Amino acid sequence: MKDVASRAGVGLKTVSRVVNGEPGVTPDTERRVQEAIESLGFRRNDSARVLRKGRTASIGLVLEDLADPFYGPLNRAVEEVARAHGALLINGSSAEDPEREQELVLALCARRVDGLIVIPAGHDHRYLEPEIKAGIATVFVDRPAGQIDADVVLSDSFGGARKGVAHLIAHGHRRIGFIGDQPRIHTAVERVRGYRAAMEDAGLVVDDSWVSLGITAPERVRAAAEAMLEGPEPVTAIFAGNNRVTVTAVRVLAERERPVALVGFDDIELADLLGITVIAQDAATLGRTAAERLFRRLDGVDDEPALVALETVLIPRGSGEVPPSADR
Amino acid sequence: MKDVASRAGVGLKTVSRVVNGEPGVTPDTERRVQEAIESLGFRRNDSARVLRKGRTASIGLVLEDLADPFYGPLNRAVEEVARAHGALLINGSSAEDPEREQELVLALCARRVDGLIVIPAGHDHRYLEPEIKAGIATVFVDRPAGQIDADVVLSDSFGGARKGVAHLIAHGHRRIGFIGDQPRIHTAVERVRGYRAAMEDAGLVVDDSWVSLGITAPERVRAAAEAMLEGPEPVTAIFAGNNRVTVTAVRVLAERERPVALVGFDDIELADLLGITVIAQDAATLGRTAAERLFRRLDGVDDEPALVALETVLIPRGSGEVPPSADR
DNA sequence: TTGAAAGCGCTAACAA
DNA sequence: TTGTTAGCGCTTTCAA
Repeated sequence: MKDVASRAGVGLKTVSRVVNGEPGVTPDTERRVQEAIESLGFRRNDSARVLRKGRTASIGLVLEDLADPFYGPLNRAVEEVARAHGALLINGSSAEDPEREQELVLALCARRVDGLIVIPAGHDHRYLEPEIKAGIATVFVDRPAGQIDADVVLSDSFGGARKGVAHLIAHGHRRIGFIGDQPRIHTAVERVRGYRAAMEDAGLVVDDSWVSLGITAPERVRAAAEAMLEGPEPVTAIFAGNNRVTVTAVRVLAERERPVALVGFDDIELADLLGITVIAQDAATLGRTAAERLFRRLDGVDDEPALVALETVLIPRGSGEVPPSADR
Repeated sequence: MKDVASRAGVGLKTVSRVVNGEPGVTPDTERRVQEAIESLGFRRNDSARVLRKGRTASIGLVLEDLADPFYGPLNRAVEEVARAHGALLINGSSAEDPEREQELVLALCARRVDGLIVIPAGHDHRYLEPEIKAGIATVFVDRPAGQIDADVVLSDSFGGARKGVAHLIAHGHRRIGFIGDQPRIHTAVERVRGYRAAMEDAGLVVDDSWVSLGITAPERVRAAAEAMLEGPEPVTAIFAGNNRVTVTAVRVLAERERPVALVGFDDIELADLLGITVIAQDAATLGRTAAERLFRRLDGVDDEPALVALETVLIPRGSGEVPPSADR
């Protein structure tokens, strides 16, 4: 910028004005500056600008796994809102590891992102308190924050699961299995809770062998599904706790002769063709809502942190409407 | 940092040393500084650090659409490599718009990212020349750079499509349709080329009505598919140019009585259950390779820009092995 | 081992 | 309309 100034024979501030489109520069001077900029190939260094202005015009998004198709639309929605506010998006995966989450979040704070959207892996976010106090707006998505008071945007997992299981019950099922994610994950717990509530609503007693929580790796889910489909009292329907589980469950059920009903949490691409009944949550709206909340805070709105729970939708496509198999 | 220094009763530089784990500080002094850091809740401001050091420890990734499941694994792979090198990832979607691509890329350059990975939307990247000269390493992925000499990592679209179409021909098809993305997209062109090559290899003449290029919105793809399935000489097989096309093609074919063979470029989740034969490219390897190349350059390796083309794999699952329907 | 001073590239505040 | 000066928070250089 200094070079541009001397080349154009003007002061530093004049160049700054031109670069930032500020008023108070004669067209003639502006032209000279522009020429100098062109010929020197000058581009403003935003790092310096950031240092001076205090705002980085960037926000951080920490999610579980950038490769998980569920988070794609969420990610994109956040990006669009950020873009509309002139901000860039820095993002990373926690890989469901609380330590990695914290490491990433603190790295983003050190970069002085203006705001943070976090899909929490851990349950204790007190480490964020000083950062929030220092002005980094933070919104949690998909799962609540741990031990701190902050904005949260999520889907109604409890209600969704309850609705899905009730649907299976309405179609005659009495022995229904639940396969979900690890119990340290909030949504997993909420969904089992919804499952149990629906069973209880119908006066059904849940057998422990019908419930399986754990990592969503295909092998684990497969083993869990097969276990509850064997034995003297096999389940006639399965409720899959998330998209990863559903995918594997569909594979397992496809190999079997006896028809087993299935309802999955989260919609999946091509689920319509496979006739998979799902409880769909709107990941894009989740992301958009969170990002909008974040920018509202950045614009100075300072109301109490709130929890927003979005409704889920039951989409019947066949697999959830299969009656209990007669044999056995 | 200044505050920490005065609180600990030491000089600025000593604090800097402690924060960065540099040697030359007595354990006692270090402890005092640490205490001051704790009690003040100090966190280094990386913006200032960046300004001074010249490196931002961040790279930019510009892709087409963060929500497209094809790019998820690519994105994640790039992130992992970046993480291994201590860098953060800033990313954004070009939405297949060359202007938006440029805007985004230049914004990233203004932030002085150390390097850039770009899935190009446009065909002219000369605007990047000054940036590259200024030291921002750049690698293009999935499609080649336009008008400039740069590293490129992509899949062998031509070979993949040729292989897929040859597979259909080997199963007896003679009238094969091709539905692909817009002709301004490099991979789309390469894949038609592969299609034509395979047809020519087999001595088959392509009817113009069998080839359809355009946006991959479901309505457009549906119309194209239906058009080539009607008429006096309908196709007996379709080669789908990418994952978006495949998804819609599968839906269209599912509604029809007459069996039509299908091979799609790109693998899709659940394609195995639907029995969709695909030409799979490895998006994660694409991303990893590109990122590794990028960091190699950042480490000072300065060999000639090269083009890396990864092989694709044909995965037969049924839809591509359907013989031509006898009727008509 | 420690620290003072200079400066990274920019913008805010104030002068001219 | 234009320019000068100070300083954002850190690291580098060099001296103590």
